[in-house]
Amino acid sequence: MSARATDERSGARSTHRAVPREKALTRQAEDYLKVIYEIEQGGSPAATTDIAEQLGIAAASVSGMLQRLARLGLVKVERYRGARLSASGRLIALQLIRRHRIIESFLVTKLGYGWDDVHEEAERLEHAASADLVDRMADALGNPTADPHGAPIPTAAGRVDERRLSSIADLPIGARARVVRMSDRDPELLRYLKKRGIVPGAILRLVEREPFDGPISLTVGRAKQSIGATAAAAVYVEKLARTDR
Amino acid sequence: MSARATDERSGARSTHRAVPREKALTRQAEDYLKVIYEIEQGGSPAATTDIAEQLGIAAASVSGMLQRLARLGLVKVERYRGARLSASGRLIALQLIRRHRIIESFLVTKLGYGWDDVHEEAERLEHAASADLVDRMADALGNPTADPHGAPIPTAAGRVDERRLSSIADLPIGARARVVRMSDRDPELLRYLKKRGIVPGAILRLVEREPFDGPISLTVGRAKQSIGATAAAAVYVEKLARTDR
DNA sequence: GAAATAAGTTAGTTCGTACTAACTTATTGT
DNA sequence: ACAATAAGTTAGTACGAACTAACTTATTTC
Repeated sequence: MSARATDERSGARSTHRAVPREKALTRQAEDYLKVIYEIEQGGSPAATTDIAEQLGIAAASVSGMLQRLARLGLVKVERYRGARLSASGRLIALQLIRRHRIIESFLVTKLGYGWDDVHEEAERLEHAASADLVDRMADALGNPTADPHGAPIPTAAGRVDERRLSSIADLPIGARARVVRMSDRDPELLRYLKKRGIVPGAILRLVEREPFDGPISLTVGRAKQSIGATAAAAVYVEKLARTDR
Repeated sequence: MSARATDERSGARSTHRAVPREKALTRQAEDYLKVIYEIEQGGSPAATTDIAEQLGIAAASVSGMLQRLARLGLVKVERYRGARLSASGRLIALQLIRRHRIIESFLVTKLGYGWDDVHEEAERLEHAASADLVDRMADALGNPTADPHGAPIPTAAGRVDERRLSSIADLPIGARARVVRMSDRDPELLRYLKKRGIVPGAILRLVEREPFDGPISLTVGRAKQSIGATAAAAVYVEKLARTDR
């Protein structure tokens, strides 16, 4: 394959590297692995269309890339049936997620970024930051176990809490719950929720739910709120017994 | 051109951006601009071979890319005669250099990186960091005007001290000089020089120079040193009058 | 000033990553 | 059970960015 030039993190032009590293992936390939991981967390293999939608590209492009990733041993593809990560693909995905979440934490804690506004920046930096840098950031933060949105940070070895949480949308009426984490995707939505007191750690009770994805009423502290189904689906909670704290 | 996928910093998949930004360049294109800028600092247009050598690629590849950059209005190419940056190309190059130097400073000051070991990391991050992030880093550092190697940091608007410095290699015998900056390229070389007390701010006197690129003898403080021509060429100094401090 | 050498360019190829259009396989609703 | 629809794949194309080989233009040297 020789030293052709799409190798990014390997630093082809920087001098004196004894060990050549095991061939860096492109940014795109990394992104595929990450979204496949995320989709797989839902329980089933990642469908072509779902991957395409997450990445904002055409389904046909995904078919092509999946073959390449399969050739590299990073995913297993069953034709017409979706992809799942191999062990090595999974490790890479988790390392990326680790990077992403540590970078987000660092930006918020050390550089004054808003909680709701770091996703995009981290999305780019995660592909450029070395493992060493990420470890240093983690150290500077005291090795946190969750990012500012409450998402767990995988270890360098790829261990992570994969417990499935239910979202507000799934909560039965009357239930009390603690907000554990929320999706970091949409800054607008995060700002909206924050303004309503819905942040990791908040305790809320579900009061009522209108049918047909209608508004959901809940109390946060002693304030009453009513939010839409889409917003509710982005908030993950842990159910509390009536007696809890 | 539609939303094809080589746009990096524009964040095609992240939502809610009102102003679409003026079309991000690829990493490679940015690197070309930076290298051209650096070569041009030597006084003449950047020759194809020089660019190729700096980037570690074949000269033929450079010919191709120069045409693309010319088409984008970032360089002016005279056939068989080299390239120079246009005003807009220059601005981009300077913004990259600004990023690079601020990132290096940040890594050293805030994350405990060695002075001699940040180049490679910065080289990758400079393409991923947003202007906002870089400004925040600069603020956190108190808006420094030089990076850890003594290189001046351009302003966001692209102003920078372009004064040409002489290197130790050009110094006349007997001259006293203060080290202003040194090339950040080679960590090994930097470590070597640091161990000998040759760092930005150090005062030295040139004692003797052997011909044919032979060793150069100098005093640093009261220690005597003898270094090779290559090492000497990486150290830039400011001549001092005998009376200066 | 012509021959030798160095520098630069063009042509043709490859690979990654996207695209659209056309086709095939699965799933679903009656 | 089978037609309609949805999901997925292949084929063909484009572009960026690299490569080698062959050729052209500049520069140097005798």
